[in-house]
Amino acid sequence: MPPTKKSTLVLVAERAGVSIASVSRVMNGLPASQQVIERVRQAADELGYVPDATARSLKAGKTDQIALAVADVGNPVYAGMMHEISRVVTKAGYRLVLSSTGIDPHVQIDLLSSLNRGFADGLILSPLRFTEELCVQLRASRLPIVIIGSLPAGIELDNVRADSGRGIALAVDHLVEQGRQRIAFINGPVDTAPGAARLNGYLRALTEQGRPLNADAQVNASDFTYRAGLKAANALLDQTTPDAIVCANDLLAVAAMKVIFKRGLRVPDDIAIVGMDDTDIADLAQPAITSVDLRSTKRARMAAKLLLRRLENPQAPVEQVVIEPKLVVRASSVSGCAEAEL
Amino acid sequence: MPPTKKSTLVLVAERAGVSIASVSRVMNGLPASQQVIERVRQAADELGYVPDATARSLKAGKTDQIALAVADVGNPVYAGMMHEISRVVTKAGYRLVLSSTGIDPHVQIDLLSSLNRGFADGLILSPLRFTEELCVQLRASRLPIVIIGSLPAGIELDNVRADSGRGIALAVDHLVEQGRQRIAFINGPVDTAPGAARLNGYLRALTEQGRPLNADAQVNASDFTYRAGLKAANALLDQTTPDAIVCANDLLAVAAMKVIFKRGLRVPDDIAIVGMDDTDIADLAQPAITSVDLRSTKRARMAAKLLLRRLENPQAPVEQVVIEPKLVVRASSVSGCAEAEL
DNA sequence: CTGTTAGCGCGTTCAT
DNA sequence: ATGAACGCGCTAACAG
Repeated sequence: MPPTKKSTLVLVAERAGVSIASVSRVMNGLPASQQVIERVRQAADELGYVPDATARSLKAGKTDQIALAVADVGNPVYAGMMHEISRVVTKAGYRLVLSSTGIDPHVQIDLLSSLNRGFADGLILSPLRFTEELCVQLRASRLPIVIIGSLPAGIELDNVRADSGRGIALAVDHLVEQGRQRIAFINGPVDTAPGAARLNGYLRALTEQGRPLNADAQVNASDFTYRAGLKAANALLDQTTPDAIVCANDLLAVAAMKVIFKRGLRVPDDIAIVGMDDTDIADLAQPAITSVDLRSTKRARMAAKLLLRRLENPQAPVEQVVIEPKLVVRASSVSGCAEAEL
Repeated sequence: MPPTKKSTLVLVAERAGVSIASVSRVMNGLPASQQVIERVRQAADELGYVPDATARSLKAGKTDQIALAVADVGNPVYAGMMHEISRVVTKAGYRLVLSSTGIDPHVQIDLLSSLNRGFADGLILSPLRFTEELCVQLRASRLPIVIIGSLPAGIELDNVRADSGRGIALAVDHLVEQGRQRIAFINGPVDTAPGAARLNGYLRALTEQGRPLNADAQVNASDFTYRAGLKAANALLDQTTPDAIVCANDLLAVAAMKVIFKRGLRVPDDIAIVGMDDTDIADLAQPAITSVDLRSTKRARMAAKLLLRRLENPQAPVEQVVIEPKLVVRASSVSGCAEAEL
């Protein structure tokens, strides 16, 4: 169905009876005589001419594209961050190129060498695992990179992260205040950056509260997903009987709640639940789930702004931002409140 | 932190003591003598050379990028589709460029003219509303476009859509079978393509069942989101007392359920709920929500494949696929089943 | 098998 | 104010 062939600067110039330079000027709003402007505009309209983005990129040395790589587009947290980043960079005149990297670090390494081929002007990356090879590639990149999440020592990149260990502590302290005695923990894979940080936070918080560390009270889901959460929760409840469960994210939390109901137990009466990320899921759930707000949209926005800043000024000093988590209390962790909520 | 400046074919050629053509050939695996291969490889390694994507695109006349435009990245349905499309096109060697267009059709029009500037080789578009101007632009595009969703008459583009009107009918019929008498309907904006189709399906299904059409039993959320759903559900229950509610998507359904609980009513005993899209949300909810599966990932996959097909063969005949919906029954619509589920 | 050359479409000096 | 010519980095066609 293509109405006409693609037209170029040369064709417009011929039709308007001027030089290609004049056409270029008119298209870019540079000074020209009224007469030339009109003839060019008309010729361009008639031919349906639009400047070619690729040629312009080659000339300008920039693509006006920003790459975003996240582990799992299906996770509401990442979806929300993507939305926010898309908003910010679009407003600044950039397009967003998406990579769903999954868990495999090798995909991210490929992405980094692609980036050096210059398909985008910069990258926002949120890696789950840092392999040695990934770190090498990160250091070797010539293009601006902003990391969302913790950064291993020795890597000097702009980055913005939440103190998720502290977030877990907020959850544990809250549950202790609520009089809960046996506070269990459903984590994701512990060999990931967030998994490690959250485990650390759990152990430290329990210790600071003077509580014993019970190995039976901890399980690791194979993944930060709902399905993995169902298995993990079943495993946990098979081996112990907690009166509270802290979960490493909202997906795991809602899975835990589901399993609890299936076993004829009640939330929060028998078991209190706290999730993490404060996504819509936590609010949608019945009862609504108390969750640690890791400020994902704020982190996303700051990451985008950090990248835009460095794009403008590549020499800017490295900036590392830590965002403080905040506990959002809902019915799933407060006895006597669930009914009121209903 | 950039270790060295960016290097080009010329630099590598100088260092290896060969011509740029030879370097190009080696990089592309074309025949060359063993000696040249080695020298080029070494020089390239030492300089950290990687071919420039933009220059290659200009030469090849293609960007290896596919654009995807959806209304709302925050909606789990779209997130899932995005995931699937990303999977398919990545495997075919394309990158995915994301546009979150929101509701405003003008953003999509801008996108189409951008597309004609050639920043991507093709586009997958899922528009909510078709304005006249959008249709004009769609027809005028030189690049392949695949539409997800219904298409207005007179537009000949590859497209794949679900029969959502039929989906609503499945829901209504199911509720009638369950003995429900007053089947209400929470729709999204009725001036959108999906909103119109679903309203149509609701009215027809009720008529075919010989039920009266009651204006009080229908409300339109201002948006297909959870928050809009809360308002709509409250409005509905303020003006009538249904014993079943069909919702235009899962977000609206879970919102309705939340409101029902807040009012001290039970699901499904007092009011049965059916959602649409069969996202994880439906399964996560408590009780789990019966939902019409519109095969979103299948639609996404087919859309991606249609686009890839046309990219390979621009002359291929236009293909329009309609996917049949399927009802997934869960606890929210079957009396006496909710407890069993618990 | 290898080097030279001509564009891909555009922005941008230089002259005029 | 305008036009001619060059180069961004790469690939492909043509010589040799």
